[in-house]
Amino acid sequence: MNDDSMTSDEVFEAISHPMRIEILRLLARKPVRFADLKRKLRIESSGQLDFHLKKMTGIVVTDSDGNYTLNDRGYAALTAVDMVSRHGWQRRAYIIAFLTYAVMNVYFILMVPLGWWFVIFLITTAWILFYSYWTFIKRRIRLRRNGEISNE
Amino acid sequence: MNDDSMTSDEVFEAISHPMRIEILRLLARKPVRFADLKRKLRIESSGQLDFHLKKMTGIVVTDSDGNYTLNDRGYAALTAVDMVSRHGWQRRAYIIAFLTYAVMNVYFILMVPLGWWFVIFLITTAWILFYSYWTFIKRRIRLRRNGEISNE
DNA sequence: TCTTAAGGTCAATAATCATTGACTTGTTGG
DNA sequence: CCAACAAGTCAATGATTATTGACCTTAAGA
Repeated sequence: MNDDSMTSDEVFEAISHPMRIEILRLLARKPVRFADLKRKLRIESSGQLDFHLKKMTGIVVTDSDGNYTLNDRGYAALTAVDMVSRHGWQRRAYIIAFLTYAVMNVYFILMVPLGWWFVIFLITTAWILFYSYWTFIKRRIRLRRNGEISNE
Repeated sequence: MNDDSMTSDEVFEAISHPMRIEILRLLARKPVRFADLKRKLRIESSGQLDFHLKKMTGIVVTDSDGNYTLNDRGYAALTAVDMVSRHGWQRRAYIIAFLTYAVMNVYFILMVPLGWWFVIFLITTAWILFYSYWTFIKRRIRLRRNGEISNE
C-alpha cells in the first residue's frame, strides 16, 4: 500500500476496534515487540495480533530493531482518539468554570468593597466570555444534547 | 443505545466509511432531510442511506423539524476527520516556513546593515525554534517517514 | 540434542457489514 | 381521487472482518 494514498476513512478503519485502540496507545508510549504486545494485550493468539497489526498498516511501522511503532499518521490518529475520548470532559470543564465564576463573584459582592469587586467582576467576566466563545463557537461544544434518533 | 456509554472505537466505526464521512461533512454545514441527503450523495437506494445513518446513531440526531444534524460528539468526530485529513499539510507547512526563514535571513544578510539584520535574525530564529518545538514535540510531526511494514 | 520462546503465516469458520430492491405509510398538488 | 414524492423499514445476498487453532522457521539455553 502506498503510504500517501491513504484516505481518512482508512485511518479510522485502522482504529475502529477496541484492541487496535489499545495497540495504538501502547505503541504511543514506546516501541514494542510482537511477543510483548501479545502479553500486554493479554491474548494468546498470534493470529489475532497479526490480523489487527495488518489492519494498522499505514499507521504502524517496524523500526530497525524489529519493534512496532507509530508513524506520523499514527500519532495523528492518536490525537484524534484523545480528542474524542476527552470530549465529554470539555463540557464538564466548562460547567465547573462557570460555577467557579458565579460563586467567586457572589462571594466578592458580599465580602469586598465596591471598587475592588468591580475590578474582579470585569476581569472574570472577560475571561468567562472568552472561554464561552472558545467553547461554543470555536469548539462547538453543547451543554445539553439534542434528542436521539428514535429507532428502538 | 445510551449516548454516554459510547467508546472511542464506536465513534470511529461510525466514520470509517467514505459515505459516512461525506454525510458527516454535509451535516456539519447545515441540517439536512432524508431525501435531500439522498440527492446530495447521488444515491437512489433509501435502504443504503438508512443503513449508514443507523451506523451513525450516537453522532447524528434529528432535530424538531425532522432534519438530521450532528450532536456534540459528531462535531468532535468532524474535527478528528479534519485533523487526519490535514496532517500531510502540517509537514508541508513546516517546510515552507523553514524555507521562508532561510531565504529571508540570506536576503537580509546581503542587503541590510548589521545592526538591523541581527534583530531580524533573533526574532525569526525565536519564531522558527518555537514553531519547530510545536511541530516536532507537541504535534509529533516527522519530516521523513519511517519504513513501512514489509508484507507485500 | 531437546525444549522453549520469538515472531510470525495460513485456512476455516462465525459474525458482521454493505448493497439491493421490494414494501409501507403518510403528505401534497393537480 | 390519483400520482408522485418523502421518509423510511425489512429481508436476502454477497463481501468483508474477526477469531481460533494449527503450523512454520529461527535462535537461545540446559
